[in-house]
Amino acid sequence: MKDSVLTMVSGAQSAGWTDERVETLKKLWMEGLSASQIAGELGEGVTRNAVIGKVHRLKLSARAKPTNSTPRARPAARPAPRRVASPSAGMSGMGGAAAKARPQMAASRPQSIGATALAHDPEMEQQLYVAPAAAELFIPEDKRLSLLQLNEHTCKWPIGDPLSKDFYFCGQHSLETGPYCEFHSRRAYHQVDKKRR
DNA sequence: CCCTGATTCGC
DNA sequence: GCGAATCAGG
Repeated sequence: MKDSVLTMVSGAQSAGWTDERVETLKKLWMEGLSASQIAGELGEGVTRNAVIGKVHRLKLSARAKPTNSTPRARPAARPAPRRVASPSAGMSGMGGAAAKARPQMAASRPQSIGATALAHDPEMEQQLYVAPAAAELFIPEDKRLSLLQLNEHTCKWPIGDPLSKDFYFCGQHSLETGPYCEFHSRRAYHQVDKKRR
């Protein structure tokens, strides 16, 4: 008799990779779904890291790479990423910053699908999102700021010709994470940086 | 900023 | 074997 009972008890879903899950993983991975998408499909207890890890262990990886392989620049050397150990370490006097809780994904599943748009899932097709075309931001005159009026909390996105007297800055409340307001922050970083060569 | 996969290494 | 943390690229 064999009584090999894995340590998956006590209501602890140790993300046991059952044959079934592995199959699903393989299938979705081969279909071109991203790791995070697969993770979301497998369940909430599965993260994209878990998926990627498993994929590598299974010796999977190359999927839609017929002849062209991306020369993953592998420096071979790693700066040995140390991991935080002492649980009672750190924790200095934090003013009010506090940690940003972001329980986003892993919960439901919708979430805008990233760039990976391959699989011909009928369900996904109807979820295609159409960007809200020209949703420009108009700043009323009384909200516009000159260079000297800027401070740490004003959006520093320039508008107009710097040489013109009509030049002004957005001036809306900027994010803690950057010099721009939410709107312009996305603009600044999300421009046409894709497909650059 | 968002995202992607790749890798390492403590558990 | 597993996956969080981290790295690296887009």
